Amino acid sequence: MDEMKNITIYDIAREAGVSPATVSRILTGSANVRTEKKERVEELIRKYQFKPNAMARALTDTRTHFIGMVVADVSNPYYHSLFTACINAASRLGYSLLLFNTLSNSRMEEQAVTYLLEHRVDAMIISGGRIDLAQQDPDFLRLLESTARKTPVVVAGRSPLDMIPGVAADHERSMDLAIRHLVRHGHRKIGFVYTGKQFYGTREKLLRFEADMAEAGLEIRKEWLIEVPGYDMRSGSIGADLMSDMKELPTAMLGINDLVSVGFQKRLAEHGIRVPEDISLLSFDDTYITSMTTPAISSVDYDYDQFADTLVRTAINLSEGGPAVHQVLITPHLNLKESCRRID
Amino acid sequence: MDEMKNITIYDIAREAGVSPATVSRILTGSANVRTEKKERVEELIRKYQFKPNAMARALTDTRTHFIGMVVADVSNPYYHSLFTACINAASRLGYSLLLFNTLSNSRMEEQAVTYLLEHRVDAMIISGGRIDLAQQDPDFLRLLESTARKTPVVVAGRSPLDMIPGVAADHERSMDLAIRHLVRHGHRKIGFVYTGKQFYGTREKLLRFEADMAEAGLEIRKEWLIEVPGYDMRSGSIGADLMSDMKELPTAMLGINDLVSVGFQKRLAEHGIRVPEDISLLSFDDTYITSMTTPAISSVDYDYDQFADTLVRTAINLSEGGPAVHQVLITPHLNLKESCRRID
DNA sequence: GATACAACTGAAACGGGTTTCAGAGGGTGA
DNA sequence: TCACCCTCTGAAACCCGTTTCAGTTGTATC
Repeated sequence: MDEMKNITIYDIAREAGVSPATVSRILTGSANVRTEKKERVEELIRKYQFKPNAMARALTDTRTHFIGMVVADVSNPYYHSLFTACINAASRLGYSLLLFNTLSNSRMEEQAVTYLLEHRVDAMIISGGRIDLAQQDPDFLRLLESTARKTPVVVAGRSPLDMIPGVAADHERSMDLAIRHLVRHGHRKIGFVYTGKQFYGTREKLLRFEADMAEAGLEIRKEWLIEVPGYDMRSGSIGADLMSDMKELPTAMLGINDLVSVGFQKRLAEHGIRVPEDISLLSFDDTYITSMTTPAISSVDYDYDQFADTLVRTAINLSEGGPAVHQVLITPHLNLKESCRRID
Repeated sequence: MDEMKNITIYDIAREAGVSPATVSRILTGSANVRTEKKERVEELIRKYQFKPNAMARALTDTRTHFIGMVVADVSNPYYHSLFTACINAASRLGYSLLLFNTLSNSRMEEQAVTYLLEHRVDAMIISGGRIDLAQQDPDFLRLLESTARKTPVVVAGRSPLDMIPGVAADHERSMDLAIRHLVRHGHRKIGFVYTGKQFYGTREKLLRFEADMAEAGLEIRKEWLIEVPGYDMRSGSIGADLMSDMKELPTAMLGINDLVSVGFQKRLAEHGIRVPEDISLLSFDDTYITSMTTPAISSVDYDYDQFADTLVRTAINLSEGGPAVHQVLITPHLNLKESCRRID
């Protein structure tokens, strides 16, 4: 079907009666070429729809203009929002993203990193999976460290190593925003559905939750601190089931992330508990799914475009030998929708 | 920070006292090498964590093991489900996906295709954007045709050209499933929120809707055929607003896709129209967002894993010179949830 | 010990670009 | 007219692997 072999600058050069070097100069614009020859060559390029082989280019350039991205779960709305924004940011800057899905599996994490190193990506962005663990896995640290020695690595999250920059959501300010909002709107009975403390983000939010509650002079009711197994909708349902048995409900609940909050709210409805009439709900991450529910869920937002832009720029800077900032925090904003109400 | 230059097979060869060819043979396993030398080389590979340069490899291999994918909108749940499944399918088969987001912009479509050709992807998958138009844009056809002459192209959707295979959802059977289900459950007053007929999928569904309704002996009420501007949630809201003014409601509505259905249902609720008590709702595409609403929306599902697998396999087959199937249709399934009820 | 093979191995070419280096041609000022 | 400089240009080297081709070495057979 397509048996014609790929044409090369040599073919163009021969037909135009110039040297391959001249064709290359025209392609890259790296030096002046007499207009007459230039036009002859450009004509041929158009005629054959010649496209220079990017692999061959990458061989000499030392830059591939690839950025690798390793993500725990591409189908999760949080990562989806993040890498979607990264694709756009990279594309604006003339880079393309090589995306890997590890499903939080260590073997796949290693495979992805190996693949990216082999492809000489200019830098890589790693998010989720073992990065998020509060207790760092030494094997993983070794992998990160040896990778970073070859290729710049940026972590989307808290960086576990001095040599690696991290760009993370500011969990503490997020919690401050959430609690302050609820307190200002009259809430004094506040609960929290969260996942296991093995996750760094959860641990940080939980500690701050306790601090903020204390500062506001509010009591924390053990019963309203609900630990669920994961970051998914099902975990939210589990939380709601526990809640339905309680004698007294809090007036407001926090959900550790949007998927949990959505599952939580949906199951609450099935138990006849209405949001926000019976209970206000405030979530974290503000992915697009929060505007799909009824009521839409108020959530703490991280401005994914800015988040991604910071990630990608940090990665590119580093790959150009620029200075490394150790940890950047993304400022959160409260995106109020319909799931919180004022208590009188 | 990382000033050590990349090591190559030449470095390894020198230190091991063998030729680069031998190192290459060990790397690829393409020929036997005396055990003693092999061990010496492998030891050095481990010591330096040597990773062969994939770009250099691709230069001789003629295969890059890249598949390009051009998508209209990566943040849309439909494309998200599709390319997520493609990433996984490609990864299982030893390929990686180069993903491009065109935002349905023709210039970006062309840029993406150019980029992919330059990178000598083994094949590319194109979905959304101008592909979906019923009235094909001749410029786009030319682009497709000249691309396909160089690199195998598979269309996720209806193929507009004989030379290009397409893998598409079977819109007609989807509509059959939907109508049959509603009719069996006693519905006789059925409406449809859909987007402009310039889109192929919409046109196909609409024609089949009319045929199916006629076959079931049901009358189509003009008022209940609601044309909205796009495939997004806002369009769904617009549809619901129109509906709220009607004297008589249908007992069931179809939504052209999940985003429209979600927006539709959400706004209906704001108008005090309940799903499924007042009106049943059935959607198309069955992306994950349909299980996030209350009630969860029943939707016609395309089994994205199978869809993606077919796409990726077709692409790879083609790139290996395999035979081309012109058009494959993906069989739909009805995924019943909570948004439809029986009418007595 | 000679012969026939099989198993290994290295030199060199190749893939498709970019870049360096040196030379050629043209223009300028003295 | 000569010296000098600037602009173009091609040959060749390079990037880093793979593959072909032509040995070389080792082993089994007679």
